[in-house]
Amino acid sequence: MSLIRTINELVPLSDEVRKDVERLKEREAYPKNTTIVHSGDVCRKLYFIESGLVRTYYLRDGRDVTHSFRGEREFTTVIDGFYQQKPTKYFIETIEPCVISVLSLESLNYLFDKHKEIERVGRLINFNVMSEVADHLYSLQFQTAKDRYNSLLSRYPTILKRVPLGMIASYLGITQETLSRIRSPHS
Amino acid sequence: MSLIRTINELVPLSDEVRKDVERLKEREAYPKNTTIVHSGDVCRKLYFIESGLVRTYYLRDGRDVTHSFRGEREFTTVIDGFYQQKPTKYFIETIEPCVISVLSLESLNYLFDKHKEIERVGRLINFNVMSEVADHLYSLQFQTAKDRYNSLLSRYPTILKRVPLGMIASYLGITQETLSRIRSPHS
DNA sequence: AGTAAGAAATGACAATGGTCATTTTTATTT
DNA sequence: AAATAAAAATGACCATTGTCATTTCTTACT
Repeated sequence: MSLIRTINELVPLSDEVRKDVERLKEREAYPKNTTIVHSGDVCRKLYFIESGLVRTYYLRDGRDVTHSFRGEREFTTVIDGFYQQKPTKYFIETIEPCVISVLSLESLNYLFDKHKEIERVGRLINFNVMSEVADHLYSLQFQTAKDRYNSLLSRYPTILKRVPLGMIASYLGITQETLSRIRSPHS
Repeated sequence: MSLIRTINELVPLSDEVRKDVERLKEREAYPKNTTIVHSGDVCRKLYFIESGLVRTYYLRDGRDVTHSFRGEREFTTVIDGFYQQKPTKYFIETIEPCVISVLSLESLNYLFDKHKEIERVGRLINFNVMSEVADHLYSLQFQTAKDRYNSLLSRYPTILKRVPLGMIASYLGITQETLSRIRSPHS
């Protein structure tokens, strides 16, 4: 229901469309620390997180670097290979137990073809994802690590209690030690 | 014609839609080094570059930092305020004389409402922009400056002849001096 | 509650990349 | 073609951040 409700906030849906989405959507549950997409996989699913927290990361010579966090009522998938159906560079893992609604690419394409409203939903979701990524890029290009840390906190106020610092540090583009220093009261 | 042709490659258009787009599109020409969007402006236009080269940048305590380059057959607008119609943080300037096709947000919204095909075009363009930005973010997060430099060159092979190094360096997230050292044969 | 394991903080040192100044190269104008 | 201006390269020095090692703090488990 929450997926429908979220979509409905973007574009009001007729009953017919709503039923079609409901019919095609699947539901998955994962325990904590489960890798749901592996680097090299061709990911065929768009994930909508009903509850829990998920992290996308990249392995750069042995170290993992966080690409993004996604929580309740947010979408996620592999940004570099979902629509094109090519192997991704990223991993996606749960950081907390998750309940996730899933739409396959085939279902999506069917919905896009059939319903103009869903075409619009797709446009708006793509736009929102683009804005997310653009904000992240902006913060990496133009802000200091400390500013980025504060931005992250205001976007996800609970993140400190949910995620170890190292994952946050790599998201910010710094090491855990530097983040630790930024956080310390002496500056 | 080039705008229509580019759109038509994304989604084949009926004559009716084609005429509608043609009717609403405007054409602008700018000389070199013209600022077409200022930071603080509310930008009401989507630009399609027919010929020339354009740069988006951000002023960070007095220094300008390149956010992106866009050339022939590419779209550009302010990524942070076009759809929401809020003041942008960015500047857009021509680096070469440009001929640009323009669609206003009102025209776009009209086209989105009226034609399902254009809704799809919007979805696909948003996706393409998202992919661009995601690639850029990826390169900043996960690649070395040298790798980023090489990626940029393979994407825009002619860029070195068209843009001063300083603008490229800031795009890569380094200073002009460091870029100069990266380029030198000794490493 | 006590212990062990994991996470975070801190210190010392090194390396990378930035800043500023200067020189060399390339492009532009008359 | 010479003169001037702009861009790029180079060198010396410094600051910021990373690395590695160690200590302190927090959390989970029996």
